[in-house]
Amino acid sequence: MYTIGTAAKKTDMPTKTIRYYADIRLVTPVGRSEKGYRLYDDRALRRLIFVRRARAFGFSVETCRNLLALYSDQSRASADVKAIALNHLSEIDAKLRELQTLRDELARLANTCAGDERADCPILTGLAAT
Amino acid sequence: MYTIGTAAKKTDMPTKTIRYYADIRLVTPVGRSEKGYRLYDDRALRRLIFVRRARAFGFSVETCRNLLALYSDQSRASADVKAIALNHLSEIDAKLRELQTLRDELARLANTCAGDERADCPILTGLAAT
DNA sequence: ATAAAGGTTCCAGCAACTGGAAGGTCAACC
DNA sequence: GGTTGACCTTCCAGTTGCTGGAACCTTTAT
Repeated sequence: MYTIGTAAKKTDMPTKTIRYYADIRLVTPVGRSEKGYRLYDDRALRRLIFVRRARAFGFSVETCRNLLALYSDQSRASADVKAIALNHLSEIDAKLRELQTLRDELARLANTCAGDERADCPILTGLAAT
Repeated sequence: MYTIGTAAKKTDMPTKTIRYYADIRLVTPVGRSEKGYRLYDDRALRRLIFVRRARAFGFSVETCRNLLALYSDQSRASADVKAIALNHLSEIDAKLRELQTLRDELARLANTCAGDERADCPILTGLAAT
């Protein structure tokens, strides 16, 4: 059994985050010590790491909750997990396309600007244009 | 002089947003009517549209404030504007790379999963792996 | 006269934490 | 045994950029 600081070290997460996950009942400690300290075991740590990685993949906390449920459900169908993953993938793809378009437009705008001491600036006029 | 609703229509922004920008002193109305209604003129509308477009490019509200200052500063150097734009561009590029990496990893993970009724799921084990 | 549409302020909430204050606990050192 | 410092607790506020809603006033149209 580990207190929150040890759990933090072992999972490489801030204690604040672990406490937050306990608050929102995403990953709850397995119990409390006599004096009220949160206690985690290795299984709980695995769940924390699972969430950390899923979050790093950009899954929302609520989606993490679903993934976590599937993670500990031995009778799950892998299709359910895959559906979540593919759905998230398409969201990422959409965001990528959007960001790429933005990037290109901004690059084009920046390119047209001399970038000297003169006041004339196509970036500003470009932003002002309707 | 336009009240906020008219300004909203002309700039294609929600009144809430315009009011918010007034609150944070980003784009302030040129004055108030006798009864306290915010009043905007064409110059103010141009500033609102400027901000709307800069926000669409992903500039933060604080950066918009700087851009706006440069926008109305006739003695600005275009280099200053370009520096902000290029800086933002490199941030977008960084985010793009990050997102692309993420996307590829997630795609790889999803690809290895059969997606049938069996419980065996490489996505979950991939997320659990340290 | 009244109802609809538009304006005002202020307060709460979203996501996912993060920082800080006030206070209890525990281990070590002198 | 006292004290320091590290660690734990709870609770409250702040972050970003709005958005929704309540309670209330004004303007416009019927």
